[in-house]
This record gives sequence, C-alpha cells and structure tokens, in this order.
Amino acid sequence: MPNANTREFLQGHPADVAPLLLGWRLATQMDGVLTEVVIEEVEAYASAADAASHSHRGPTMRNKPMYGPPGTLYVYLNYGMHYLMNVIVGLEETPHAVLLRGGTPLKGIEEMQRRRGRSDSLTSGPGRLTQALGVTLAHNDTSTLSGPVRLLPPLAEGFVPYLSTPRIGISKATELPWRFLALESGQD
DNA sequence: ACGAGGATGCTCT
DNA sequence: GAGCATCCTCGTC
Repeated sequence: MPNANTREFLQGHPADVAPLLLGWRLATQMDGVLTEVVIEEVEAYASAADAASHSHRGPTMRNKPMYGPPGTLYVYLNYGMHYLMNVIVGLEETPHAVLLRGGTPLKGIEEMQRRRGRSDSLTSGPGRLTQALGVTLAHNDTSTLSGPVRLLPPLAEGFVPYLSTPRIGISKATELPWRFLALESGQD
C-alpha cells in the first residue's frame, strides 16, 4: 500500500507541503501514452482564509474537488483558454490546494511537443504544464494516488533546495510568499 | 530581454 | 457584467 504513505505525506498545511512536492513527479497515461515530469514550481492556496483561493467564499460547483481527500486533482479552465491543475492537500473537507506551475520533462517529450504544438517551452507555466501532460477537465476530481494522473515520489532521496516568492497572477493576498521554485530547475 | 495587447469563455455576484 | 491562479505574438530596445 505505497500510496498510504503519499496520502499521509500530503496531509499538512499547503504552505508546508507545497515545497516538499518539489522533486516529486507527475505522470499521466492517456490511451497508453505515457508522459512524466519532475515538479519544480508550485504555489500554495490555503483554504477559506486565503483571499486568493477559489475556496475563499466557500464551496461552489467549480471548487467541489477542493473538499475531497488529499491527493484529489482539481482542474479548472482559466481565462477561458487554459486548464490549470492543483493537487488537494491537508485533511478531507479542508480545501487546501497546491497549484502545479512548472517542471522538467522526463518521459514522453515527443508527445508533449505534439500536444503543445512546439518544441520548446513545454512545461514552464501552469497552463503549459497541464497541456503538455494532456490533463483536461476529464481528469478533474480524480485521485493522483490511483488515477490516470499520478503523483510519484522523487527519484532521488534528499532535500530539494528552493526559493519562495509571492504568488503570480493574483490580485488578492499578494504578500504571502507561497510560490516555491526549485533551485537548479531545468524547466522547459 | 522585455513589455503591451489581445484571445476567449466560464464562474459567481 | 466583472474578473479572472495564462499564453502567445509582435513591437521596441
């Protein structure tokens, strides 16, 4: 039951869990096609107390997956064009999320290039990352512990050094340093 | 390298 | 009707 460990790992506050996810991998398998990245940039969104979080004003139709168990995938359409994805963390019913913002391609790079329609800038940015991995609303509210979009532990043991900065592209709670970026990242 | 502007549609008030 | 957890292209330096 290796996923029991991952589930436990995700149960803390998002500002604590988010940097620990740096170095973890996200793998997708769609119609037998495998793609995988190393996660290198994330942001924490903390429940209703966080004015920038989709859960700030309580449960809605859109944010329902945020209230699921840790490991739940929350996908939504942003600016009418791009899908963005979060891994839900913390305890069930507590709408904590970690936005996946960037990484380095590890497997299925040709498939990522095909999905992106270009050969560079494959996985740097939340919309690009989601597109490169083929994640859509079809995967919303699935579990990253057992579904087609899977969170996998780091390949190497050890602490991943990181930098924290304010979050990007928001207009509320801009002072919180809840964007976490792996140093020595090879983001594309 | 960097900044401006446009694309585009859903969600919640 | 306002406001987006963005990305791309094209201008200028």
